[in-house]
Formats: sequence, structure tokens, C-alpha cells
Amino acid sequence: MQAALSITAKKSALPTAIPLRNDSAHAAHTACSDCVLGKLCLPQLFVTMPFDVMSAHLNTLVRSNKAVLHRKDTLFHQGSNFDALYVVRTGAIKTCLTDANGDTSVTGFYFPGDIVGLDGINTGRHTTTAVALDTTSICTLPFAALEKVASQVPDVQRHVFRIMAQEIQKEQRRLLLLSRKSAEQRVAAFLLQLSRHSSQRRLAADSFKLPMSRMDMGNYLGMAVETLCRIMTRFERQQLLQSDGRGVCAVDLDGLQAVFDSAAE
Amino acid sequence: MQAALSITAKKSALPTAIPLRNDSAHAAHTACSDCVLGKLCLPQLFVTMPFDVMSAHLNTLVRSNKAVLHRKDTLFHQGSNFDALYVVRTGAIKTCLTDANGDTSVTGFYFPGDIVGLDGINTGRHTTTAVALDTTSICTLPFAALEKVASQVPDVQRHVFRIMAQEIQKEQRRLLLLSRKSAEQRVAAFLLQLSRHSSQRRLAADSFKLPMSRMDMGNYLGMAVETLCRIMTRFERQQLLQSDGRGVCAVDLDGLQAVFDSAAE
DNA sequence: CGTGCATTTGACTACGCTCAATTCCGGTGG
DNA sequence: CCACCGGAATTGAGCGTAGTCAAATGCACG
Repeated sequence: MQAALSITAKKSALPTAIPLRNDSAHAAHTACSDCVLGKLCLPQLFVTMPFDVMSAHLNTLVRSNKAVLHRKDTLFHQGSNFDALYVVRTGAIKTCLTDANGDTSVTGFYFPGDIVGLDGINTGRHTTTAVALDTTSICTLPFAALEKVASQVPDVQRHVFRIMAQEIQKEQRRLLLLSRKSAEQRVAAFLLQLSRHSSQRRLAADSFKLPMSRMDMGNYLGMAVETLCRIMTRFERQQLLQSDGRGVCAVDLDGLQAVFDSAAE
Repeated sequence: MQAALSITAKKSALPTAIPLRNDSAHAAHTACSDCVLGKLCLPQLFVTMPFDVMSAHLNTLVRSNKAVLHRKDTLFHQGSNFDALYVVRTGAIKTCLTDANGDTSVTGFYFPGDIVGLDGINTGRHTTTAVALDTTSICTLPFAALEKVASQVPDVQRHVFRIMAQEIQKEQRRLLLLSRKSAEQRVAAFLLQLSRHSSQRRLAADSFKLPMSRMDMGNYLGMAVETLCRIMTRFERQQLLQSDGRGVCAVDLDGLQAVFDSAAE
């Protein structure tokens, strides 16, 4: 599952997402970080585009750059009308899906740079509920506008395709994780994934926040809360991590990787 | 036990795998109206478009209308270059994903009208391997051409978005299934899904083929083959289904739905 | 008409769930 | 500022579902 990531990861892990070419490009870059999506969104959305082109489109697209959610605020509800995608700037979001039997499961966590709301594209209604796990600021991308730009600018179209395909791949990896790995391996994989995400954002790879509750985490990983807790404390006893509750979590990457790889067969 | 023959009866020993090129647009068009993408693909790809507009685009898109795969032939390999999407016309396809530890899981089954290969859009390489479960004919949609048409025709663009979003939703439902439902419920849900798919194609809702092996089925549902077998025989004892091995399977829809709903919490 | 793989069934085991009891922590009011 | 409350987190004990191992049977293909 990490092998598959390595390709996309490298792209966005470059020192600065896009190399600066000249003064004008630099100017565009400044404008962009000032008022629009900011650097965070670059890796996801506009990686291959020249800066000036990109920022021109950005200005067309972004409706708001300062929406702020507080803990437990919902960004959209399951069943509500879909009209925009959202880019997380800071904080964190979880998405939940409730089925006909009332069973609810956490379908994803979204961190700075991630795009939330793709699920609504199909039917025009959101199939999940998005909730802030923390104080979170987001950008809004009205989808109609995005579609329009996408049809005018092939690169944008392609990137929307890619972003969606990425989501599909993410889900596939998670499916493989849930269906074929032990609870211990799943937790290890989850922490490694957060670590990777953290280092992609130029933050420490071995120390990051766990903004979600244990319940959410367990639910996301398809196990009971108790099981998750036990595994976390076991990992702590084995010096694989040091956790401060919901606070920062420092991990032994190699150790966790070993856990993940072990018991392969 | 009876309808199955109509599909398998076509034993024409056609050469395989490598798509044939259509020289003339006219040929493509005719073939198209006949049954190429035919009605099967309409629901998925061109639902909202007038027929004449649609078929004009189809001519641009469809490279081959008669690629035939036999049992165990692969349509594409994990890691191979992505350059086209494929529409299943008849038969069935499974996609498999192998992770770094060599663990393989079946990520999906695709039936007539379904579109295979979306996973490759992100990186330009397929992340799964697609294998025919049966004699299967497919259409090839070169992705570059599709992108081009999509950027010229907003409706097409929107439909590609939708198809991808649909895939995301499908995976999400499966995730919920795997992480929160018992093995029994998962099997019931799987059979109900096949039933729905079958009736969508105007075929009997309560009787359909199971073209995949028990192993594939179990793998797909995240359980051991033995578990799957036991559940199948249990269902049979309970008159919830009548199975002819890999052949046709007749099911009691209400009964299965009851199993699925039961044990809600 | 065998050979080899897929399927089925059985016996046993274990991983992870449930139920239950504390403990921890953040928020709230006195 | 402290005591209190409620939910989250942790820990423990026992059980059940589904996995593993093993053997028997069925089935397709040469």
C-alpha cells in the first residue's frame, strides 16, 4: 500500500511544489498564497500548471478563503445538496456515512491540502457528513465553476480526474487494509499514513497530532474502540510510539513498518 | 439454470486480447448502433445526451468494438501503462490489487455496462490487474480521446466525473460493508447487489450467474473461502438460495434482505 | 480415466467483540 | 479555585465469530 503511494508522494514532496522560474512567476506565487488557495492546495490541484495560468484560474474559482469551522461543526450533511468541493487549509475534517440500518462509519480523515466532498458529484447530493475535528479553515470551490474552467483548460480537467482517481485508489488501499490485515497491522498502517501525510506537509515525519477521538479512529479502522486502545497501549509498551492522548504522537517509523510487514503470511 | 446458456453458447474461437482497429468511421458507427457500446453503456456514460450527439462522439471514442477475452485472460496488469478505459459488453471481469507484502485482494467485479480501468487515471499506470472470469467482450475507450471530447462537450465531462464519483461511492459502501457487517450480512449484501445489477440489465432479479470462484468471492468480501462456503450452504439449507456451483444462483430476495437487516446492532 | 485444482465439511483455535468496571480529563457551576 | 459531572479512554474477563489446519469430495481438463 505504500509502494503505490510513492509515486504521488514524491511529486508533492518536492521542496517547493513547483519550481519558480522567473520574477513574474514569483509574483503569481505570492498573490496565490496571499489571497487564494495558498500553497497547501498546489500539490493536489495544480501541480503541473505554470504559476501564472494557475493563479488566474484560482481567482475565478475560489469563492471564499476564510471559512472557519470549530470543533464538531459540520461542513455538509449527508443528503444535502452538493454544489462545491472544499479544500482543507488548516485543521482536520472527518467524513461519516450512515447506512439504512443506522450504522455509521467514518469514511475518511482530511488534512491540510486534502479535498473534501467528491462523493457528491455523482448524485448532486452529499452521501457523507463532514465534521470538523478541530478548529479548521477551508476553501470553497464551487463545482459549477470548476467544471467550467475544467472544460476550458485541459490541465485542470485532467487534474480533477486525477484527484478523483486518487480518491479511488485511497479507498482501494483502505479496502485491502480492512479486509486482509490484522487489527494491529491496520493501526500501524494508519499511523504510518499520518506520518507520511505529515512529512508531505514538511512537518516532522515522526511526530504529529491525532485530532480524532479513539472512537473515530477505531471506527475508521473497522475495530472496536477497546481493541484500538489495547493496541495503542501495547505499541507504547513496545516503544513504538509515545502518545499524549489526543495530543501529539511520536512514532518509531521503522518499528511500525516492521509490525505492518510482519505476519504477512 | 436455463438462462445461463445463452451467453456461454457463443463458442466462437476468436483471437484474443489485442484490440482490433476500426478503419472506417462508418463501420464504427454501424457497429455502435448495433450493440457496440450499445444500450448497455448508455446508462453509464451518455444518459443525458441526445442520441445523435452521442453517437457522433462515440465514433470518435471507440477504438475497438470486438475485443474478446477468454477465461483468465488479463485485460491489463497492475503497473502497466494506462491509456484507455474499458466497457464490459458481455461476460465479467475482476480486478485484483497486490500490495507490497504480496497480499492480493479482489477489488471489484465488473459486469456488462460497467467501466473498468479508472484506477489508472491518477498515475498513468494501472494499480490493479483486470482478469476475465468468463468469455468476455469489451469496448476500448482511449483515454486521451475521451479527455478531448470531455473538454469539448460539457455533458461528457460531467459524465466522466459522475462515473468516477460513482466508483468512489461504490467503494465507500463496500468499506462500510466490510468494516461493520458480519460475514453473513456481507454475503447477503453481495447477492442482493448482484441481483440488483441483474435486474438493471432487464434480467431476472432472482436468478443470475456467479461467474467468479468461491475464492474470489470470499476474498472480495474479506473472509476465508471456508467461511464463505459454510454461509452459502447455510443459506441453501434455509432456502435463501439455490446454487449450482459457479452456475446460476436463484435467491430469495426478501429473505436475504432480512438477513442483511437483521442483527442491525 | 486419471491428475490437479476448487469446493465442501469438520475440528480446533484465536483474534477481536461485548459487557462491565475504573480511571482520566475537560467543562461547568458553586 | 475546587468539586462535581459526563463523556472519553483504558483495562479486565469471558465469549463468539470467523480463521486455520486438515481431510474428503467434486469437478474440469487433458
